[in-house]
Amino acid sequence: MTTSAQPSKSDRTRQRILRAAAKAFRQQGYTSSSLREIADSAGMQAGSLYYHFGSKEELAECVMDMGLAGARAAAEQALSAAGEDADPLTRIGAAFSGHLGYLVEEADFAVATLRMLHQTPDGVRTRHMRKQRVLGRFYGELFEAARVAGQIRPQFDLSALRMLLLGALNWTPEWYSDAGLSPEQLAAQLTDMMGRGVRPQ
Amino acid sequence: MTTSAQPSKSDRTRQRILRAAAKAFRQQGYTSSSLREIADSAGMQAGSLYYHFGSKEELAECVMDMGLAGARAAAEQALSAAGEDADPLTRIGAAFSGHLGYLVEEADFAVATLRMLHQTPDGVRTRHMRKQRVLGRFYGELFEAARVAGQIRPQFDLSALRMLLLGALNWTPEWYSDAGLSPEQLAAQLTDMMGRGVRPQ
DNA sequence: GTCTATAGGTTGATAGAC
DNA sequence: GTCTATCAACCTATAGAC
Repeated sequence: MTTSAQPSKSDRTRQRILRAAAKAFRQQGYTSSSLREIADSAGMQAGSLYYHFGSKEELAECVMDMGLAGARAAAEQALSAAGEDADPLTRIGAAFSGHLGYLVEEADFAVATLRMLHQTPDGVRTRHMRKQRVLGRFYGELFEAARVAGQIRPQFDLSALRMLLLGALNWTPEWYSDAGLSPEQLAAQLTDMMGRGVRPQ
Repeated sequence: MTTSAQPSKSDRTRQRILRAAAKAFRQQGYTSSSLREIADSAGMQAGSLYYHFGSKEELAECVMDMGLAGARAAAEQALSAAGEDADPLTRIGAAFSGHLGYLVEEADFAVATLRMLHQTPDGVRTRHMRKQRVLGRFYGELFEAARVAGQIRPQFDLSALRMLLLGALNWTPEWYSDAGLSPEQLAAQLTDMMGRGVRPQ
């Protein structure tokens, strides 16, 4: 029964390797991180990694899959917590808040995923960009719903607007530090600016 | 007379190397780009690079200096073109527009600079982050002026607001392609959202 | 200024013992 | 499952000819 609730020892070792890899990839990127270093951080020798992963490339792709899936899951969970009855802009704000929470709290996976994209081999990169489109469509539908509901003025290019805001989100790890606002507060600032603008009235 | 208007042959070769390096660094990052490849793209052998630059690290730092200086110059130039009499939010929009124009038109230098930061050796990185603060202060003063003029509601965290918007800007190279809006149109979308928000009225 | 040749080091990956 | 040992490839940087 591989569907047992108990994770095997191999499963747990695999997770330990993935965490070590995410940490290294986040700090130094894909190419600068050596398997020796990742193995050491996971408490083993470099050669032993190959029992769990076929190649460095495959290990990186697993980290990126987890980072992307985690961000998406966080956004979807926050969205459903907001409820179907909330108005579309509020729902976008909720998704942003969940998304940003993941970016900050699971920064190793989330940031490694964002930073590795342009260093990984072609196959990994193109596959990952294809997977990213699922998240893109998720947000695309939220923005479309807001536009249909009349909450977004028609002069906005919906796709550009979405990417500008996701850019603001994805860039936060570059400057965010615990000393300031919480992820929720930060997401609230972004959502408030998006909806009403910074001007008074 | 090294201050002559004529650039020497050495100067022009140097520029050719820098362009080749910026292109490679943008596409593959710092670590994945080899000096052989950069030299080849500049029409010379790897060893010959060392006549012009002391090390790979130094070459990267030059590219990053140019990318940062270019972005700053573009923002400052657009700001002064807007004039001192323009209202503060309009001035911010003008700076964004110039900044974004540089990101798109000199993408090799601008994007290489953004992407290399977390791959370069410690010395290069810390020095570059110090240089970045000049641009941070530049925008910080523009936002402060807008706040003082009452154009930004007091509930906004000025620093977070600035970084969110600069994040939206810095992320554009990840998705921008010529098929859509011009840099000016895109900056206008961002500025309009910042000022009035997306909601009608 | 640019070339060739190469030193010296690190890397991803494999093979086989345990 | 993990270790040790090692290979082949690649890298940055240097030295010396031209």
